[in-house]
Amino acid sequence: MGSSWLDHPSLNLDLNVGSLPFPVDSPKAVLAMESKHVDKKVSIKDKKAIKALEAELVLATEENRKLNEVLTATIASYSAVRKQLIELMNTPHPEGGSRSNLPPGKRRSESLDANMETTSSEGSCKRARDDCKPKVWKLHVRSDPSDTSLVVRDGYQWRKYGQKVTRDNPCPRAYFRCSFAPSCPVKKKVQRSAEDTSILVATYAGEHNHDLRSRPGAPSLRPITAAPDLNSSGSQPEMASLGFQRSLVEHMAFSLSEDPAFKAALATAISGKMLPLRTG
DNA sequence: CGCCTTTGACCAGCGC
DNA sequence: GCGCTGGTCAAAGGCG
Repeated sequence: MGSSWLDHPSLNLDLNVGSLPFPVDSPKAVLAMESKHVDKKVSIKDKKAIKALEAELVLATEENRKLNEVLTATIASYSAVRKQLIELMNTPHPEGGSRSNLPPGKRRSESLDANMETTSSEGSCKRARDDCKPKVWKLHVRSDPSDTSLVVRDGYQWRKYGQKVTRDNPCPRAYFRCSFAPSCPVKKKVQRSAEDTSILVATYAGEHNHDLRSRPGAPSLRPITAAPDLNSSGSQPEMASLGFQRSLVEHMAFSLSEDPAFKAALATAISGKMLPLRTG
C-alpha cells in the first residue's frame, strides 16, 4: 500500500484519535466558549472538573499530534523503501542479465506474487503475457483453524476447480472460479496462512463483470486486512474502483471497530461531548 | 438431474 | 533438456 492510496481524498477518514470528534482550533477555545454560557451557574467543583477536562484535552491533542507525526514518518519511509525496491527490480542484474536474486528454486512470478503481487508496467524485462494480467488483491479472513473447508464467504458464488499443496505452505491451496455469471473472469485462490492457520488468505484475480447480489443469510466475512495489489496501484483509476474502495472501507471500519484504543478514544470523545450537557 | 467437490493427470513457465 | 512447481482440466462421485 503506497502513500498514494492513503492520500486518496475519498479515503481520508480524518481520524482524530484522542481528540474531539468535531473540528476545533483549540480545546481551550471551545471550553472558554462553552463556559461563557454557563459561567454563572457552575460551581467551584464544576470549574475544577472543567479544568481537569481541559488538561486532559490538551494532553490528548498533543498525543494526536505526535501520532500524526509518527504516521507521516512511517508513510514517508514506506514510500522510500518501495521506491528503492522498484528501482532494484528495474535494474538489470550485473552478472548476466535476466537472473534475479531469488532464493534457489523460487520462480520469478511466484516471488513477485509473494512480495508485491506485482503485475504489469514494470519495464521491458516483463514478458507480454504479464501486461494483460488481471487486477490482483488479497483478503485475509479469520476463520476457525479446525475448519478445513477453505471457504471465504464474500457474497459471490464460487465454484472450486482445483486444489494443490504448494511448496512453501503445508496447507493446501484451493482454486475457485466465479460461478455467479458464466462469463465472469474472476478467480480466487484460498490458502491458510503458514504462520497463522486461523487466517485464510484469499487472492482475487480480475474484476467481476456483474453485480454483487449476496444471497440472504450469507454470513458476512471478517476481513482483517485487505491489501490491494501494490503494483497495479500505480494506476489511480484502478485504485478508485468501487470494489476496491468498498473493501478498503470495510477493512478500515472493521479494524477501527476492533481496536480497543479507538474504542477508548471514541468513548472519551463522546463523554467529552456529553459532559457539558450534564453540567448544564 | 444439475451442480458441486474431489483428485489425479496434464500443461506451461522457470531455474539449473 | 530436465526437473520442479503452480495452475488448470476433466472424470468420477456425492448431495439436495
